[in-house]
Amino acid sequence: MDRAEEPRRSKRVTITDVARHAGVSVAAVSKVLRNAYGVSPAMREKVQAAIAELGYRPHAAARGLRGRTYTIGVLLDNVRNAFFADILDGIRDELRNSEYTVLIGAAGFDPEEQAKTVRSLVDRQMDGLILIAPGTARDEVLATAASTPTVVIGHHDTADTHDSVVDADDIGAGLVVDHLVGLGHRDIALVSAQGTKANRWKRPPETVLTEGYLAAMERHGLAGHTRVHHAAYSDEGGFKAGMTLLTAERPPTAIMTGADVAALGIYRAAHELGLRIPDDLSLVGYNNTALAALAPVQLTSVDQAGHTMGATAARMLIERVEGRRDRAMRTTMTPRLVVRRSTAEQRGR
Amino acid sequence: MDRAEEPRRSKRVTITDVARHAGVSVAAVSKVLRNAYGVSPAMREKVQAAIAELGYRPHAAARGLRGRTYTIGVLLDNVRNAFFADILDGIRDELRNSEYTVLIGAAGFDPEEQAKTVRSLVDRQMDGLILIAPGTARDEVLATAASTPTVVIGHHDTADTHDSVVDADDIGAGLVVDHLVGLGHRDIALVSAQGTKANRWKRPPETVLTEGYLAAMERHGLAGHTRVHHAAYSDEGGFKAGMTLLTAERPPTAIMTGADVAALGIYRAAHELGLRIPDDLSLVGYNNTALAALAPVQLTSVDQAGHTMGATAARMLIERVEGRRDRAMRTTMTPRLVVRRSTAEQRGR
DNA sequence: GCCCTCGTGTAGAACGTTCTCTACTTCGAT
DNA sequence: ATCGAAGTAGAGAACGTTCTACACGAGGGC
Repeated sequence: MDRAEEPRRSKRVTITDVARHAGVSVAAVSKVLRNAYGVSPAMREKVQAAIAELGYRPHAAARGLRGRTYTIGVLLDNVRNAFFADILDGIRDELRNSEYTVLIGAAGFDPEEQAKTVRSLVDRQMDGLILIAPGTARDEVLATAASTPTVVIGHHDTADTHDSVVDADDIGAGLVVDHLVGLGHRDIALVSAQGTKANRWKRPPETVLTEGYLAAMERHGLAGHTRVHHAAYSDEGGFKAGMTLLTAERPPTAIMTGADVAALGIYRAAHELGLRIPDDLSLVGYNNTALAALAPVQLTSVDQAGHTMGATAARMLIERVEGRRDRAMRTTMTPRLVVRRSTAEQRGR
Repeated sequence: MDRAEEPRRSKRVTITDVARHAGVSVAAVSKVLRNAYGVSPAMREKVQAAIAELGYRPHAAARGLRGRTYTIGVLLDNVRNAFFADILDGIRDELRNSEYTVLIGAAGFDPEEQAKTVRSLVDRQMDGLILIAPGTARDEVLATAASTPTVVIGHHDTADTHDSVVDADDIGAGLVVDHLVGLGHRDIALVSAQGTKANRWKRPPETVLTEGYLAAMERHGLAGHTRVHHAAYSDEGGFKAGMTLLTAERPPTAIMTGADVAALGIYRAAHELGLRIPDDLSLVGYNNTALAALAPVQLTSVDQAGHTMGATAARMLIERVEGRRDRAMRTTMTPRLVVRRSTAEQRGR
C-alpha cells in the first residue's frame, strides 16, 4: 500500500545551475563564491549576475563535506539564564556582519545530555564551538577541541587545545565582601553552586568564586565568620538555601550568591520568614541579569559584561577557524559591582 | 610565507572504516544504520559490533546530502522571553528520546534578520522547522514551508502548507476581563504589541488578543471604556506605556498586557508615580512566565501552557518529516488564568 | 624565435552518506 | 529437475560542494 506520490518539494538551485546559466565552469563559480585567487573581474561579474538572477544560495551541508559550513555552534545548559542571553547577544553582534551563522544547542543540565549535544554539533560540521560553562567531562571537551576549534566560557582551567573566556570571579566575590563589610556586616554567607565532581574540571566559576570569598573574608579578619552553602542556581535552590541559613542558630546578616536567580529564591525565603530586605537582610546576586534590575527587585549584583564576553569569544573563535592564530589564549574580564536597594547598613542586632 | 603545517586535526571514523572493519560493504552498514529492510540478524550484529568498537557516529552533514540530517531547526526572536523557554523545553522533552537534535536560531526582532536565519536553517538541511511567532514576511514562510516541513507557533493565520500551534488568545483576554470586572473594575486598558504591518500576517497573537479584549468588554457593556495602547513587549516598552496611561486624564484602574515583561515595566512606572499595586492599580500579565511567579512580583497572569505547545509542535513536525501525514493541521490550546497578588477589588475613587 | 612565468579557466576527484539496481542464495512448489 | 519468489548482500551513482592539478594563452626577457 503505497502512499500517494510525494508532494513535489521544489528543487534547489545548485552551483551547477549557476555555472550553466553563466556559461562557465562549476569550479569558476566556486572560486567566486569563496573569493579565491584566480578570477578575472569579468568572470566575477558574470557569475555574480547569474547568482543574483537565480537566487542561488550555497548549500551549507554540502559545503561542509569538503570545506567550511560557516556555522558556529553554541552549547548552553539553560536558556532561562539571562546571563547566557547576554553572552549570546554578544556572539550574535560580533558575527552579525560576517558570513557565519550561530546555532544554539540547548542541552539542559545533565552532563550526558550536554555531551550528546556537543557531539551533535560536531557531527553537523560546525566550524567552531563555543561552550558556555559546560558540564561535560573535561576530557571529552579536550577531545573535541582537538578536532574543532573551541572556546570555553566560564571554567578557569587552562588548556592548550582550546581558548577560554572567563570572568575574574574571585575579584567579583571580593567586591561584594568589601561592599558588605563596608556596610558593617560581618556574618556574610555565600550561596554557590555545588562544585561539580566527576567531570574533572578543576576550576569552574563557583570554585573560583568561593576562593575569592574566603580570601576576602580572611583579608577583613573574618575568617571565622565564613559560611558557604551549596545550592542549585534556581529559584527553588535559593529558597531552600535561604530557609536553611536564615533559620540557623546564628543567621547571617548578609547573603551573597553566585547567581541572581538564586538570590531571588532567598528573597522569597526571607519574605516567608517575615524578614525585610534590606532592613533585616542584605542580599547580593551575581551576573547583573535583567532580573536584578527589575523594578520590584532592585538587587545589588556583580556585572560580568556578558555581552563583551560573548563578543570576545566569537572573535577568538573566528581567528582560530580561519587559521589566523594557532596558540591557545585566554581572556579574563573584570567584574564590576552594581549597588541597588537590596543591601544596606547592618543594624545592631 | 606559508604558516607551519596545520596541527593535524584528527580524522573522523567513517562508514567506510566501519564496513572494512566488519568485513562487509558500505551499503550494508548504511542499511543497518537506517534499519532498512534486507539485513540479516547476523549482519546487523556484526555491523553493530564494529560501530561500537570504532566509536563511529554518522556524519550528519554528509547524510543531509542525500537523506535526512535528523535535525530540527527552531526560530526564535528573543532568548530572553521566558515563555519561549517553556516552548523550547516542550520541544526538547518531546524529542529527547528520538534521534533528532534541536538547533536554535536566535534571530532578534528584525524581520530581515529573521528571514536570514530561516534561510540559514534551510541551507543547513534541517529536516523540519518550528517558527515561533515569526516576524518574517508571510510569503517567505509559505515558500520555505513548501520545501521543508514547518510548524508555525503563535500566528492564527490558516495555511495549507504548514501546521500551526496557537493559543486561544481571545479567550485568554476574556478571562482577564471577566476577572477584573468581577473585582469591580470598569476602566480596563490593554497594552499589546503593535500589530505588525508589512509582513502580511493577518492574525498575529496580539491582534487576536485585542479582539478578545474588545469583545469581552462589550459583553460586559463596557464598550465605551476600552483603551488599547501599543507598546513593545519589553520592560522599557511597558514603562512608557504605563507612564502614558497612568498620567492620562482619566487613568485606568486596571491594566492588562500581552506579556509579563511589559507588565513589569508598567509596575515600574506605577512605582515611580507613587501608585501601589494592587491597591491603586490592578495589573495583569500574559504567558505566566517565571517572572510572574517571582517572589517580589506575584503577577496575575494568563498561562499558555508553553511546554505543551512546544511538545505538540514537535510531535506534529515529526509526523510531517516522516511522511506520516500530508495534510496541514492546527492545534489550539486553551489558556488559564492564574490569579496572584497584583489584582484586587477596585476601591471607589 | 624560444623558454618562463603569470594569470585565468576547467576537469575531475574527493568528501561521507543514501539508495536504486542487480546478483547471488536458498527454498518451496511444480 | 526446474522455475519463481523471497531474502540478503554489494556495486556504484548521486547529492552539492571544494580544491588540486593541469591546460592554455599572453607577455617578457634573452
